[in-house]
Amino acid sequence: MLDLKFVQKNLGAVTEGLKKRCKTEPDVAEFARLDEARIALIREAEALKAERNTGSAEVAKLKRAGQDASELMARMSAIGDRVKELDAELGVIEAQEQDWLLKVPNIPHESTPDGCSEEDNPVLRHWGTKPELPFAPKEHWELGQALGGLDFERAGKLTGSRFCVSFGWAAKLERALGAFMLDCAAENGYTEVIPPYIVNKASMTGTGQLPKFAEDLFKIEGQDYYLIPTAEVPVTNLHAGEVLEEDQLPTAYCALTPCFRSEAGSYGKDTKGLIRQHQFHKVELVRFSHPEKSFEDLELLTGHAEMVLQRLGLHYRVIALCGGDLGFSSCKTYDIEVWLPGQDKYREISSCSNFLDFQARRANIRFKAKGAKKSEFLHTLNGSGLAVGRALVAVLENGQQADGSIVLPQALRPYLGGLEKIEAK
RNA sequence: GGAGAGGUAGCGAAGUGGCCGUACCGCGCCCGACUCGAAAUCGGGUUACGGACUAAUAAUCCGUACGUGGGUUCGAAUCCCACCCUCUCCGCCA
Repeated sequence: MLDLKFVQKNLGAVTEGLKKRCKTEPDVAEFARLDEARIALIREAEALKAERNTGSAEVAKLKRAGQDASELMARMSAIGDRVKELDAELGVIEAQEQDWLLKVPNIPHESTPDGCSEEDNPVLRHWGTKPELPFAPKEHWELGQALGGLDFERAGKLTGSRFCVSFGWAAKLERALGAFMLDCAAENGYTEVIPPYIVNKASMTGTGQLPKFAEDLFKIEGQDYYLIPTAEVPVTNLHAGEVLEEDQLPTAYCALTPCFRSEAGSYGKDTKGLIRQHQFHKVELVRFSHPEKSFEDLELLTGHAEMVLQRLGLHYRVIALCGGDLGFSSCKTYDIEVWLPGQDKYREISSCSNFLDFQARRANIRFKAKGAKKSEFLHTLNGSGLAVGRALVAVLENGQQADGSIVLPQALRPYLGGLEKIEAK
């Protein structure tokens, strides 16, 4: 959420800044109208409340002195009625203004490139080289099904489309990937947490999924509970409403959780395989940073995500998201895309973002600088480190051999009892 | 699910219609005194948000907040209603 005071004083700059997103711009005139109305109501109501407070004190005095206060009480009662009306009006206006603020995205950072679609995302760097396979590479679902590890049909029977059952080596490989990624994160100073996979509306609002993107979430029927679409939600909200000490920054957490996404609006996209599922595992890295250090921290965080792919020996590239492709809460995002020979494409496997104080303001996460009188909002960042399901896809497609077997990355073998290769039985 | 107890400042905890959010008391923290320095001791200070006035996120004045949301009242931490959370016991359960 943008700072109300900032929006108040910089309507033009807000409009200008949001143009970079190439989306419908928010109606700042509407905001100005609501804000003026709100302040006018506050002034009127507060003047009356002050009058009522002194009047009520007067009543107490009169009563103690044994004098009649009925006339004053009647007058105060009338003021009370008017205050009630004004407060009700104020409540409506405030809710509208709050709703306006909650639905306006973060302003892209100046270093976020211009552009309106993913075509415009500049490639910043590559790591490794595309593997040259001396045969026609297969897609991961062919490999996975042929080796008896991935079963999409049975998942369809159990639940529906966009789910998968992993058997044997596939289940083990997924577990190995998760454990490996958590160990990498620990090495980089992240504290591992296991948060709830179900959160309430306040948490979803804190990180920005609500109120605008309810249709992307699975909601528990009849309750104020939602399945998390990413560990970002529970982990960022760990410190909601708290004031951290300056020397606690940066605080860094990692979490391996299932993620649940309705994928509304992506009909027909990636309908086969593990790329786009309603449920998948992901290791998420979350950082609570000092405002002066958050851009530095974004580079650090992105490096931590890259390290995982480097150790797995998987070729990837890093791109910067342009304004039009940027997520709602982010001001700057790097995507890491891993090379998939079967698909003959780079596919997103991590997304690393700096949210500045956008989430911190929503979730009320602050820190107090040494010697400072007031606390201030800190900056939150997060990035996948990495998406486990997609990493499994990458391991399969990059490790495939002409005979359909899969050679495993060295780094993963200790997690699989030394196993070097997945072969058909 | 049933019964009971409780939610007040960073922590513990008092207050049960106006003198209590200008919140008893204790701890912690900050400043000062004492000391070569420290501990102990003594003195002072220490909630947040909003409005007005401002160059000011300074001072001052005003308003709001005692789990959350309503209600009663001239006036609510205090009385009433609903909900949430924590703890204890019972039931059920991995």
